[in-house]
Amino acid sequence: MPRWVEVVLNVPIFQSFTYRAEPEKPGKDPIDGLVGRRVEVRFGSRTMIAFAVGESDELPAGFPLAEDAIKPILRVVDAEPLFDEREIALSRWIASFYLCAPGEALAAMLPSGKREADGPGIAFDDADFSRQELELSEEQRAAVDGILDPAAQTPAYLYGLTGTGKTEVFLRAAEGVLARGKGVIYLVPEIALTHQVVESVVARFGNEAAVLHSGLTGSKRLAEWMRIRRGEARIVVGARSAVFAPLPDLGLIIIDEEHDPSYKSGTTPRYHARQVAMRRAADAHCPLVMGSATPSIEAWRLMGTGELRRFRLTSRLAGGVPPEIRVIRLGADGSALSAALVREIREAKEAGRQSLLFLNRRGFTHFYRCNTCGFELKCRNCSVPLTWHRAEGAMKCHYCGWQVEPPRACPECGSLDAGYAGFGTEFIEDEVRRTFPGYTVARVDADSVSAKGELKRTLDEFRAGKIDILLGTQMVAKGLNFPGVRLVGIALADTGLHMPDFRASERTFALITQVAGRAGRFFPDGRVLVQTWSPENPAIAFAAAGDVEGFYAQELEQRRALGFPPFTRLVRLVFRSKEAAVAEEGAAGAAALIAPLLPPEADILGPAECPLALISGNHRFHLIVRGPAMAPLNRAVYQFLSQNKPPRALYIEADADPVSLL
DNA sequence: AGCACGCCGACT
DNA sequence: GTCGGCGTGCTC
Repeated sequence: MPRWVEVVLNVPIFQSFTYRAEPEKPGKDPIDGLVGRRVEVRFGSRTMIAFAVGESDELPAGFPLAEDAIKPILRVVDAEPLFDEREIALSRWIASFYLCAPGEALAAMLPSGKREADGPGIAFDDADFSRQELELSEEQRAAVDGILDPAAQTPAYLYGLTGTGKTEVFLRAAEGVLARGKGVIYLVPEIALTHQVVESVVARFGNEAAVLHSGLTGSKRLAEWMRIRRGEARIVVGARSAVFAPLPDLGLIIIDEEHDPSYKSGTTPRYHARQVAMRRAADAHCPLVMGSATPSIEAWRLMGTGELRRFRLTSRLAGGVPPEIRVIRLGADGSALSAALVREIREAKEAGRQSLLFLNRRGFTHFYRCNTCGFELKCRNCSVPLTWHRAEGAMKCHYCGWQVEPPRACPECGSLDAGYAGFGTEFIEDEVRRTFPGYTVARVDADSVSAKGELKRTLDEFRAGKIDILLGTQMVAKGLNFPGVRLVGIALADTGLHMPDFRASERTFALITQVAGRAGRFFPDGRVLVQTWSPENPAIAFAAAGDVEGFYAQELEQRRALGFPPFTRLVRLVFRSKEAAVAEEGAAGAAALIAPLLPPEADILGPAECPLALISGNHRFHLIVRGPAMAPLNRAVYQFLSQNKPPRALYIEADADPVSLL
């Protein structure tokens, strides 16, 4: 009698498939115990690796195929299972919550799968970072006890500015859990800061620690995975996907820098590590602790309602006070450097110290604009503003790479008062060099990161004091521990504010607060200077005043008024097509089909053109499905997605709890 | 997602 | 005449 094996594949098909497990040798029993292992199968016209998720002697009632139409398993790939039943159940939950196919969810849990696009990694060595076990403060001790409190029903949140000792609390809690023989997952954001924490964990726990790098090769990662699975490594440090680490007896999950957007996956399945962590912790009945100086607004709200237990850390261990943040209103003269900033950089240099200047993200900053009629030069394929790239002498699209020479005069009104306005890394670099002849100036951003050795050399030189002014994007912000720095400047705090994204304010506030907090930690006499066109903007004003609670109070009020998270949950559906009408009609049709599946409290925003209405020649429209609770929303959308195949030439992408609405 | 099958334009 | 464009339909 054959044995039927239920299998899922890493393809966007919302169903499983059934294969035949034949005996290894004729006459012997069919292979058993395949669940959780990978198998090779013939799927359509190609040979693929699939995940076995179930097996039985009987086909399910109503199975659509005759037995002899069922193809055989060609080969069993793994000697032992990669997943247990609990992990397979987690993958099913991810598929239903994040609206993807079951095989896509399972593939995302396995580190050897196609690796996710990673930001540039920077290795910050960290001479100043303490590896000693420190005496805990009263607050820290209370936090450790609270995190591990066996009676607690809800996750803990460690809220405190940089330098108040969160890492030590996390490590102590981890020690407690390891001592009881259980395992720990320690999540860190994708970049920079990772290094410090990784080093302290490895220093403290040695062989018991496993690090899930983005740099590891597929087979190396799989080897680490099996080491964790066998219980040889009981504390796992890593970015987002480490939340799936297969610890046999999970005792604690730690999420450092909880607010960091890199915890949300940008590719299918678009899971949020925080959400998955909450699910795993609840399944395993184990504690979960998150921490940040600038909690996500979702987390802040849950602390308010008591669904997260807040532990505050207030005393700065290294002494010192948070630095004063000076806000400078940029004038209309178009200069990127205010007089105040120039003065501060001079004074730092005269005191034998260094300056660090931040530019926010690339793009949206140095675009082509006509100062007479307001015309903006945008990509002909994508609707994003083109970005000035000095190296190529061209205006370039950040999405599709299309480029064009900047017109001398405004193409719209002919005015000569037009050109790349705003400022980006290269523009600032020019102005800084002109303003400070004789100073050593270096730049670190995504463009210069391609040469990894050069990046490390630049940072080493900066640390050694050989560079007076370092220009960088926020990827340097987290490793902000250069001893010689006195001035930290944010060149243009508004950059992110005018993006069509309801989280823009929250992000800007977090950036300024994080930069200032770190500056204060490492340089007690440091200066923080924020340049902006709109100092009265709440995100900037509250950050400058150091008024964290004030900011959250007003931001929550905004969100409540607009019906946005955390007061509602969202599912975003993006419809893309070469034809704008196909995308728009697809969205409208979907809205009509989804609406009746929703409870009365829920609604659908749109169809509307996405803020990035055109990407690589595809027109994009979206729907925002909104309601007070997530379950009815993704149930309705899942039903829609699995029962309606999109018409030809139309592609649909779903995103539950979207972090960006561009 | 792939990949094959299928039905219409410009090439040796 | 056929090589090949990518629309559409299926995968146990």
